[in-house]
Amino acid sequence: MSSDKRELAAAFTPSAIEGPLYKKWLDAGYFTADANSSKEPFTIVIPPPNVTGNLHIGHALDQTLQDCLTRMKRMQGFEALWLPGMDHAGIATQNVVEKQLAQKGLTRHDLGREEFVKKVWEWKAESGGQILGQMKRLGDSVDWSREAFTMDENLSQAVLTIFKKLFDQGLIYRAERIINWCPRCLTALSDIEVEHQDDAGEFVSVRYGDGEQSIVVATTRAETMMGDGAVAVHPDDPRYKHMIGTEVMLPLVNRLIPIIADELVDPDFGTGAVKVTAAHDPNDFEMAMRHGVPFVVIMNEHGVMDGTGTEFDGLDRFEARVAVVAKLKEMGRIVAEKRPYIHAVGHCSRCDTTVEPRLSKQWFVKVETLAKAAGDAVRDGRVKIEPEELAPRYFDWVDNLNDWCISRQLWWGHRIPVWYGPNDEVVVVGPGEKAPDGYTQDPDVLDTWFSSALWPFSTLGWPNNTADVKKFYPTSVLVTGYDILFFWVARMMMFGLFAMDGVPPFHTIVLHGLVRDQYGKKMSKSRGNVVDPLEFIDKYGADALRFTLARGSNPGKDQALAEDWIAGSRNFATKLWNATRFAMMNGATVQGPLPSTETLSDIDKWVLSRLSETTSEYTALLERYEFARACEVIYHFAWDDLCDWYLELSKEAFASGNAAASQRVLGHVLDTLFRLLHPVMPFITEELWTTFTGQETLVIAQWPTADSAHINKKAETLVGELQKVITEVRRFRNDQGVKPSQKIPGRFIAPADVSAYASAMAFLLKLELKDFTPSASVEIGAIKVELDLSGTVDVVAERARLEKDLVTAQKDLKTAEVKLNNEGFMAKAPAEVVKEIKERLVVTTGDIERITAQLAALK
RNA sequence: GGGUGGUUAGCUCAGUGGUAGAGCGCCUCGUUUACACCGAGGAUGUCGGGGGUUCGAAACCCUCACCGCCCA
Repeated sequence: MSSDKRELAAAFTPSAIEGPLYKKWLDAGYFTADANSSKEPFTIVIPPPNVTGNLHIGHALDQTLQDCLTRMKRMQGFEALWLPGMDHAGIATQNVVEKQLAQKGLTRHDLGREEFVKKVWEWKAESGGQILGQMKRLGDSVDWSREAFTMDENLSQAVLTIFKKLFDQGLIYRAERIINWCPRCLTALSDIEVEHQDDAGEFVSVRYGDGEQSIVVATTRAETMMGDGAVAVHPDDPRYKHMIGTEVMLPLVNRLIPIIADELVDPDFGTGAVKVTAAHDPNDFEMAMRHGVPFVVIMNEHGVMDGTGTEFDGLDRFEARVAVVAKLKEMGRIVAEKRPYIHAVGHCSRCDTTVEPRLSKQWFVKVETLAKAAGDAVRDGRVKIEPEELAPRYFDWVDNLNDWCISRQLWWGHRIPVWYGPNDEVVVVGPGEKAPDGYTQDPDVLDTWFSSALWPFSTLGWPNNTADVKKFYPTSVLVTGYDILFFWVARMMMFGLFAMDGVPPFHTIVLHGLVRDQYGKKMSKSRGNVVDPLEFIDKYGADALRFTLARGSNPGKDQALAEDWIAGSRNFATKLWNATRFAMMNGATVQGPLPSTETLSDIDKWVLSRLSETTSEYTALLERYEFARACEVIYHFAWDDLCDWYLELSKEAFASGNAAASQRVLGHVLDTLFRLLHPVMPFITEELWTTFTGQETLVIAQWPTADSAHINKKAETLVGELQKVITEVRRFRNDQGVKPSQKIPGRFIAPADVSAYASAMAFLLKLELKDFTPSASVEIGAIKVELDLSGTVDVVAERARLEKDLVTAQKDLKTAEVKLNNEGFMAKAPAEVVKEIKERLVVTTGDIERITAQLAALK
């Protein structure tokens, strides 16, 4: 313990303290969790940013919230582990490296698989993971000793282990299906990697067949008609019933195709007859399976027409559409056209290319039982979703899930551990196993989200039964944006429950919203409204950015962000800095015990009471993940209660040199405030606290608990009175045009408990307490403040003020009277409400009398 | 098409039955022994429209309009 305090610089410069403090924390190892500790664990695994990524404002929000929780729990005495790491981000990363190759005129095929993957690793070592350094700027208290990467050796073992386990239980299978195919990335995509957009297309009605034996089908994809295997109608459609079972001639390729009946056809859509292109549409695929319709492939992997034996071969699918329609028009087969026709079209979430449904042999996870378990864990309360309003969205998804296509035709990722024998034998090779001689491995890799789904335990060392797994699994809280609820959260639930014998990967899922621009618009490069968190950190400090983001984070809700808001948070930091300087100048201290309550002034009692209330309210809000409200509470305590009132009301006492108790109280308040604020604003609180107390660090200091003995409603009421008196007199001075610095004679005619603080009030109000002849007065309820304006009162201003007050009071009186004269109200309203209204009636009646008398006296 | 969230001060948003709030912005005054990144004072709302429930509705119910998101 040291009572020698260092000095605080006159101005707060975030950049001067942040780097050194973070280094100090790392050197001290405060963030390194101990698996052998006897403390109760608190675990968060970071949503791993893409290795290609930079810290964007969404990460800053996500990580601020996680750091808040981690730091609070650490101070509360938990063995806190916040585990950092990165995701290998299959397609995204491969695209980055391919782009670099393209600049040299090369493709990955020029290098070959092995060389290419080596190149990606090199890139990863050089420029991947910039975000890790950026996380340090933000102040993240992550345990760097446990940093993980989804392609790490151990995490890859986890992938092999779970793949084999799923396969052995029949939950992974290979099948030929219609999958989402990106003709640019040349890979399969899962359903959620497809984004639906409303595109302007065309809707054309084409006559198949001739004369009696003809039928008109409506389609948005005329170019695929060469792959048609049938025409389908609804079985009960009277228009077509007679044609079911017959055949029509398919134009362009002159092939006879059957007319089939299927419930899936909506008779009200288009002409009620649809073409069935089994190899190029998922719905058509389903119907084709039911009716034995042949699969006719007419496009290659690039989305180029191929194998139709027509003039259209070699045309891109979109060129082909135009050409086919033109040709049909020429043939007189276009019955109707609608253009533009706005409809939902799938796009690759990575490159925005229009997705092509493609018949292809891929690996799938059979999700039914896994998804059921994932849903049940939330349904039966083992896992909570915060805010719970978002739970239905989760159920909706896990309860209606299609099998998950997990193979990707990429080179960067976990290679599928399946080997094929010479006679198409299939062997899954688990960890430490070897494929038989002569077998070849499947060339594909797994969907990135396959390994991400293992993150909460693969990062802890699973499948080995490590001390970390034992200590830190299941994790406590998962904090992430609602936008990856499906991509990631649901899959971690499925795999976690499966791999960990039914133990879900986390207790609570905390979902936050997206950061938007100051007008609430989505940030995007094309809009040009993207902001860079690092610029803000440079300009305003990490604490200011963090506080702004936390303060804007209402559960599950998006937040708007403007530079002005961050400047406001910086101002708050500066305010704390200056208040601490002031406190130190005036002898605030943490030395010795807090004086007993009886010896304290009402002002001291009041601030301790407010501190106690704030402590419990703030802690409870943070524990409920109500970051915005928590920040609001602490902000107003610090700025309003502490700076605007307590420090001001104490100035006179400090100036008088007789304030030992207040010095200790103020020291306690600051000490507590810094502890409370530390999770949100770690840098400035650390700097202020260590300087002020002379102690080593806040990071592992104890979290404050509210002292209920400090709650003092009497002191709160009294200080409330003082505040009212001060505000009213200030207003009077202002209305009367008295300069703020001008001292005027004044005196308080008030009950003893208020009069006791006459000198404190006089100090603030620039009143001289001396004998004088009053020329004006201000009345606040039963309290009267007499003043000498040494001249005439500005009667016009004063009348205006009083008349305005009178109108307000009369309005309030009327409201109260109406209520009290209402029989229904008197009969049914709760007694306490009636009592309150009655009191209001008395008060407003008194106010009106007082104001009326003052107005009369002004004449 | 099916869900779902929203509509409150100029802007961004809190507020789940008892006299409408915050931050920023705006107006006036101010070099008062922390802070002009500040202080003091002030202005600003038929709480989207309509109907209902209730003694009492921004809040609960119905309905309409508009905006957004998710899924197909």
